[in-house]
Amino acid sequence: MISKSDIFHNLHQQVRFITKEVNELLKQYHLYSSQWTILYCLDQFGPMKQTDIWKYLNVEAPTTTRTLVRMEKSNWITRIEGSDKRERIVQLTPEAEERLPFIKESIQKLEESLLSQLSTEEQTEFYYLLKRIGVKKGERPHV
Amino acid sequence: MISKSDIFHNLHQQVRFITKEVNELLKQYHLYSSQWTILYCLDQFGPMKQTDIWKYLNVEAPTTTRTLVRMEKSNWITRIEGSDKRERIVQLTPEAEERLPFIKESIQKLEESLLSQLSTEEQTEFYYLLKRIGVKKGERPHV
DNA sequence: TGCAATTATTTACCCAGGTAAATAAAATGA
DNA sequence: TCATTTTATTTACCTGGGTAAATAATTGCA
Repeated sequence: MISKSDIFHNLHQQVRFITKEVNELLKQYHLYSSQWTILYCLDQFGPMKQTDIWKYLNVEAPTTTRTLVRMEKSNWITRIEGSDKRERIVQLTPEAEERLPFIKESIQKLEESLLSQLSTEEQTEFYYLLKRIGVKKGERPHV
Repeated sequence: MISKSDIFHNLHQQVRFITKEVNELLKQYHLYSSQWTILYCLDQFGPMKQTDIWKYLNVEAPTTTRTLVRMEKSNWITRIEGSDKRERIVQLTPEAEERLPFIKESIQKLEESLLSQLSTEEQTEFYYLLKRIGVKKGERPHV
């Protein structure tokens, strides 16, 4: 019988380990994991309002502000004023667009290697078990 | 078919969600999640060298130093010099010993509630699937 | 119209993870 | 013995998560 503490302990550890691997890989592109998450998001959806980004990623607004400021400094994104002057619209720079395919491929390979010991069925199984953690009876999942 | 990116994205989100819940619970004890992890460790094994702690928890030494300094300030632990004058031995204060059972019970209840949607078998299944992530062929798990 | 409430973003400040480099003590070995 | 290497810890600094409170612009409504 596996103790519940062990499960949470390992969950925490695995996420730290994975983040470390991703950061190691991204080092060659002068990128960090959370910056990559935002690039991926912009690649998928095109230009987005800041609010759309942090709501989609499920993080707080100040966290996103900070990361975006760094990404603007390193020329991954630009932020332009929206018609509503409160909002800022975030978009990829041409340089980012250019580099994105290579980064995407690197990440994809890493993800494949990290999951290589699980079959497709096991990956699906894992995904749904994961999703059910933290969900109370009759409650909608928070993700 | 679940995309691998989705799996990692959700893994990250779930861990953030769980940590948030734990921190929320621990607020009443003026504790934080990583401090609790160390208390739990000391409760299990008794007084430990700092090195033993960070090796066991699989984090870097400076991270542990910082957390221990905070815990010393808030009177959860003391650090005494070992016979080897380089090392510091960490132990619970009497106050910590006193409060520990109540905190343990609170955490246990939270963990039960977080896992309430999974049967014991599913928890075991989840644990072993989790463990196999990041393990390359013929390699020993890193946790 | 004009004031109050809401919304988007930012600022300031926590905790928690990481790396690189500095110290200080102990162990090693020529 | 004593210089070198190793080990334990710390310091300084980075990213990335959080909260609370401050701005600034927009919306709503009497």
